[in-house]
Amino acid sequence: MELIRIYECFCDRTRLRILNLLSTGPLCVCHLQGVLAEPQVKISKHLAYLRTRGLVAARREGNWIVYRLPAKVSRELRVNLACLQDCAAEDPVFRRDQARLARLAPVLPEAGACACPRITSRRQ
Amino acid sequence: MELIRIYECFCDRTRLRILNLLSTGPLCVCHLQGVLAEPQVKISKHLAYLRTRGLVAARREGNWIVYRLPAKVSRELRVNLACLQDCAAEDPVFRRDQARLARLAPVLPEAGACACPRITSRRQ
DNA sequence: TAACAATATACCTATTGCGGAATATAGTTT
DNA sequence: AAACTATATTCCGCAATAGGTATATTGTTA
Repeated sequence: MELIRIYECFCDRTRLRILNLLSTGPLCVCHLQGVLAEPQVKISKHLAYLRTRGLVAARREGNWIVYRLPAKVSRELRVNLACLQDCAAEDPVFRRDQARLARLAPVLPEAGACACPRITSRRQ
Repeated sequence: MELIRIYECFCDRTRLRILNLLSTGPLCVCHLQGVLAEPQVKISKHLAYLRTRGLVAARREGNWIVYRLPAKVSRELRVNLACLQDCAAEDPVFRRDQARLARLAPVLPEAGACACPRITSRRQ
């Protein structure tokens, strides 16, 4: 019953917002910070939560760490992520996040370096 | 973000099994006990959990209490229940539950009395 | 009304999750 | 090497959850 693990990951607002953003493509943590506007430690811990449960994958990119949805996902995860996207399309929170992301990162860090604006001031 | 409440309900194995069974139609608690083969208190508490969060509705029917999915559900709940059914169709646990239910209750308690076998011996 | 049957609730305990503050780690730049 | 930047981890306290035991509630039947 892998479903339980999926739904445990799904039942936190911050994690849902992260998954929604990652559905667009890979993102480094600073992008997530910029969009979510939550404390760094909070985001980092939720990313760790998702990582240990296989919902996201991470790779280092110099100073940054780029998170993405895993390349291969189970059928169960795939359909549930699709369902989440379906719901997200109508939810103001998710839509606002997507809009912020588009403004903040017109170019996503597909394979190269992270083009993050320095967000030191927003770090706390 | 009603989604959170839905996923909180979804992230327990017993609750998922209950929702899967109720997707077939209304059921009284003794049917659920017969199929799930879990202690009465456990089932009752999970039903209460689902009830207080609006995922199921209950009506008294003489000595029995019949649970069902609510008549009107939000779009979010509807698509997520559909997604759950999609996943359940391939999961051995859910399939076995459905098979047990079909054997135990060929006639569902649609509107009338609950045709429960006396399951006193199974009560613990 | 007394016994019974079906279900719910109260109480307890252990576990888990969440958030914050402080600190650690690992790369990079000077 | 030292300072810096980005991110992770540790430690803490608190709230929520899960499961069990015992008991209560509500309706039915004798």
